[in-house]
Amino acid sequence: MANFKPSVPKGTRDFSPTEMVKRNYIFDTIKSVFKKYGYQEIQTPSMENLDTLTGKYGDEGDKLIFKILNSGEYLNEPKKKLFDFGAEENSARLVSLISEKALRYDLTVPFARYVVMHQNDISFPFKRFQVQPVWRADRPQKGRYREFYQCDADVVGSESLLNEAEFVLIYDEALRKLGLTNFTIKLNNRKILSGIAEIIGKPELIVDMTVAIDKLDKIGLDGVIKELLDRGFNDTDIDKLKPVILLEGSNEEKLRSLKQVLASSETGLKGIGEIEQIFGYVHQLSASGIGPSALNLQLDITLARGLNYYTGAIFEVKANNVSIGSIGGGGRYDDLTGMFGLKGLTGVGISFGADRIYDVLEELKLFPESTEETTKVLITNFDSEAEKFALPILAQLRAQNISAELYPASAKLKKQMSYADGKNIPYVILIGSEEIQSGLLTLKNMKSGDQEKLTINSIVEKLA
RNA sequence: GUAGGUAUAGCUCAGUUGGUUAGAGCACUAGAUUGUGGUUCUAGGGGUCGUGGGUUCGAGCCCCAUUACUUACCCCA
Repeated sequence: MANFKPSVPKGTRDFSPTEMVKRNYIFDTIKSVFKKYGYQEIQTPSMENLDTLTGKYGDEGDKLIFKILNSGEYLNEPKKKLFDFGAEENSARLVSLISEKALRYDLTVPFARYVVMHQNDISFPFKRFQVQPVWRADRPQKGRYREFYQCDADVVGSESLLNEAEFVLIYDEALRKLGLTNFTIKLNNRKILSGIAEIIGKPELIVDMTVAIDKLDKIGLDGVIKELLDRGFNDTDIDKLKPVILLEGSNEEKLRSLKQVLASSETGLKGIGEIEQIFGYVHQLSASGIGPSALNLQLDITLARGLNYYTGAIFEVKANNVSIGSIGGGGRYDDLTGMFGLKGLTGVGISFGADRIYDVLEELKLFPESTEETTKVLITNFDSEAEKFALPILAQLRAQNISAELYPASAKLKKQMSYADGKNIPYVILIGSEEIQSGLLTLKNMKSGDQEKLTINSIVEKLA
């Protein structure tokens, strides 16, 4: 055991006090905006039944679900017989025998499960937010963790595109409150993507099409074309796709040319109509003075996102000039609860990736300095007599809601001062025999170094 | 799953063509300072050089294997 080196599983982190202050600043900011728009908080368990999660995220996603091993002895009779299967059977069969629970992979699917279970207690439309960790058995890399926090807001039971528009404003407001200004909110619509696949005559390849064109800014046009060819498109298809992929200009210009391209696709036109309506709402909400004057909202036809349950609007937020992936995403899903037996309920939601936002704010040095949350005053401890004298003072300070602590041992003063300094405590009260006699305590301002002799009451007054 | 990189003190990292006793900064402890932190100076503790093999008179350094971490791809927040 001597050489045992403690560590945490890869992709997970400890959060120390200074980090927690910053993290809570992010969580609190986002939560306050959610509340302002009428969302109420819920929490769901860290683990879900495995079959609640499987099949919701596609084949790739299913592989990334952390499974929890069942308790108990598998190899006792009669269970042992269940394991008597040949090598030709895959490990999926084994998983079903030894695992029936898993850590949540995102907050949307557990929310859908929640809505179905509590449908009789919920009045629709139901607007909820949720800030909790999720887990993915991914290979960690920069900006990618195996345990990370999502901050989700979703509405179920409302078809109105006002919700979509408000999400744009929520993104904008929350990120600006956090000091971030250089970001882009990208908007697309699954119906437009379907329309494009329809026009080409290969609606069945929509997923392949979206996966390929989603990579435009990463691998460039040539890369996308190569990937499209690999995925079953031919040169004629690509000639039709090219002008759509390379669409440029303002949002209005893009919409105008898309309308022409998609003129014969009912679905596609519907998607365009939805985008226009969202833009209209956003415009009205912003123009009335409560919104930001310049929203970084951009129609991006290449935006696809992997989750296959989206049916309408698709969101993604990117921080510019930072080498970190998207810091948020979301969209409209018409039938998520259908998988749990509740049909015809539509939902739309967004998510903030808190850990990535943290990395972005850190990289751009956007954390405010004054986010310290520490003890306000430390009382030094000379000896048992001084300690006795200090205890009621300590109580009095705390009664006034001043966070205070007494050094718990009569250590050297130097040590006690270093402690206060290391913990960034702004004030120190020194109590020695002189102070006990006179009743005037020495209050030291650690920043300026100034000291003054004050009564207990005036100290309390000064620090309150 | 695929491809790179890294592994030396608690932390961040030096370490020359392979050569005697393993280096720095930070942090920690003590002293300079018997009632005063940050800056400074001095001293001290702290190492099986990831692990296992190999080459060599000699390996922190070269070779092979292995494990962990990390970056990129796939995918994603």
